[in-house]
Amino acid sequence: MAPVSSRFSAIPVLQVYPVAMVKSIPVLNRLLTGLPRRERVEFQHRCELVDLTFGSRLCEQDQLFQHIFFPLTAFISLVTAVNSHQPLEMGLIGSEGMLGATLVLGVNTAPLDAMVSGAGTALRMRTTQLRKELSQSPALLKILNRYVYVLITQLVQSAACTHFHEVESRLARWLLMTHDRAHGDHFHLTHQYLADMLGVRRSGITVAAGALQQRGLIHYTRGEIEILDRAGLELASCECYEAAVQDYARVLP
Amino acid sequence: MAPVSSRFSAIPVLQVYPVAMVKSIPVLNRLLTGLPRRERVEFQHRCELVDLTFGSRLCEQDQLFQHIFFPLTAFISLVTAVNSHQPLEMGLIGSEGMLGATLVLGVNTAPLDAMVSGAGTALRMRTTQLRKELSQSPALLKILNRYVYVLITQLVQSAACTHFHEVESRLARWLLMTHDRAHGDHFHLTHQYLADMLGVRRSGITVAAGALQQRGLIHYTRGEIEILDRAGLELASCECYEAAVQDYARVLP
DNA sequence: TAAGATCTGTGCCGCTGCGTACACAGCAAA
DNA sequence: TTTGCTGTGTACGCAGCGGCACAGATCTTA
Repeated sequence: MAPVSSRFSAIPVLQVYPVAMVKSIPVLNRLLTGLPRRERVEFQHRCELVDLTFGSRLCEQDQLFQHIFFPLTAFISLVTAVNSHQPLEMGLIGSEGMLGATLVLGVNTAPLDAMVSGAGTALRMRTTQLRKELSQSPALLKILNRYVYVLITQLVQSAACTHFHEVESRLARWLLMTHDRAHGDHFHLTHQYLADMLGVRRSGITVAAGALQQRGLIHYTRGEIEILDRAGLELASCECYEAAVQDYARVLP
Repeated sequence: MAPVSSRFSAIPVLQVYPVAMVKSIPVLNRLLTGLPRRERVEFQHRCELVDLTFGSRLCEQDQLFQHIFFPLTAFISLVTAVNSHQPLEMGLIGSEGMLGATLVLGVNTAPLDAMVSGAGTALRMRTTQLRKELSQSPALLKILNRYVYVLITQLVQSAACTHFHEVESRLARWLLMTHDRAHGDHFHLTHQYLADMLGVRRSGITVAAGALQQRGLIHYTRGEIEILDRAGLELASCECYEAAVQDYARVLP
C-alpha cells in the first residue's frame, strides 16, 4: 500500500475571487440563510469567495484554524488520522454546514483534518474576523452552537455505523450523503478515496461498489460515479442515513 | 442473547441528601474547581447531592434533559443505541467532567443515553436552573464550552479506536479510563457489561480479560475487577488512552 | 504510437470476531 | 439441601474483512 500521506495533495493555491463577486452570489449556504437578511448580506461581504480544489486539506487535527469555510457548491470531509492507520471519515460538510464551527467553543484548534471531497465554491473568513462577528451577533452564535450539536450527532452516528454495519451499506450511505451535498447525480471519486473515507481496503470498495452497480443503483468508470437509483440506494443503505437527515432537521429547522 | 433492554435497569429512586450536606462536601469535581472560589461555593449550594446507583439511566438519547450531573465519586457512560444492535459506549464521565454539557449549545435533548457505570455521589441541578446560571456566569459558560470540545475529541477517539483496534487493547484502554474515574483499584463490572460497552460478544470479553489476567495485569471474579499492574495495562492498551488524557489536559488545563 | 501512470477486477490466505451452544462454579432464595 | 440464577470458560463453524499480489483496462504524456 502506498504511504497514506502521499495519497492526498498538499494545500494548493486557492482561487480567490474579488470581493465584488461575493455580492452577486445567490445565498446558498443553509446556515447563513438562518441569519436575519440584512445581517446575512453584511456578513457575506466580509467573506471571500474561493474555489476549493479536490483533495486539498483545509485544516489539520490539533492545529490552529486559519479560516472557516461555508461551502456553497463544494463539500468537505472531516477525517481523523490515527497513527499508522489509514484515514477514517467522521463527517461530511456541504452547503448545509460549515467548517470551523467548534471555534464557538473557545478552542482554536481543529478536532479533525478537513479535506475537500467535492470541488466547488465556498465562502471563507479568517478566524480572527469570525471571533469579532460572534461577539456582535447572537444570531450567528446561536446557529453555530446548534450546528456543533449536529456535528456531535454526526460523530456518534458515524462511530456506531462504522462499527456495526457492513461495507456495502456504509458505502450506500456515504454515496447518499455525498449526493445530498453534490450538485447533480455525478461526481468524482476513486475506489481508493472511498476506501479511505470508510476505513476499509480498496478492493473491499471494488466489491461493494460492484454489487451496487450490478443492481443498477449506480454506475461508475474510473472515478466518475453516477447515481442512477436514489430510492434503491436508500434501501441498500443502513438506517443511519435517514437518522442523520432527521437529526439535522430537528436541530436546525 | 437476552433482549438488550432487560440488561439495564430502569431509573431507580435516587437517594437525595439534604441541601445542608452539600455545604460540607469537599470540592471534587474538576470542572467546578475551574470557577472562581466564591462563585463555585454558591453554585454548589444550588445543586443537590445525590447517590447514583449502578446501572440506572440518567438520560435518554433524543429525550429532554431533566438534570445535569457533576460526578464526584460516581462515573457515567455515554452510550448509543442503534436499532436492533447491542449498545456501544462513546464516552465516560467522572469527576473530571459532567453530564449535560451540550445544553450550552442551546439544544435541550441528550445526544446519547447516559448510564451509571460506577455507583457513587454526584451533584445535580435542574436544567432550568442551569440555564439561569449560564446566563449569569461567563466563567461557567466558558468551562462548559471547553468541555463540549473535549467530548468531541472523545467521540472521535472512540470511533477510530473502535474501528481500528482489537478487543484486548480496547478493553485495556477502557479499564484504564475507568480506573482514572473510580476511586480505588477495585470496581464492579461483569463481562456482559464490558461487552456492551465495547460493542462485542460477551465471550470475546472473557477471552480478552483472561489474557490480561494471565499476564498479571488484572484480577477478577464474578464481576469484581481489580487493577494489579497499571503500567502494564498502559502498555497493553492502544495509544488512544494516552491521546485522550492529553486532549483533556490541553483543553482544560 | 509507445510508455507510463492510474484505476479497477479478482483471487488467495489468514485473522478477528460473530452466533451459538453447553457446562460448570458461585451465590441466593426456598 | 435443593433449586435456580448469574457469571464465567470454552469450543465450533462461519462471515467479513485485512494483506497482498497481479492482470487488465483506460487515460495521459511524450
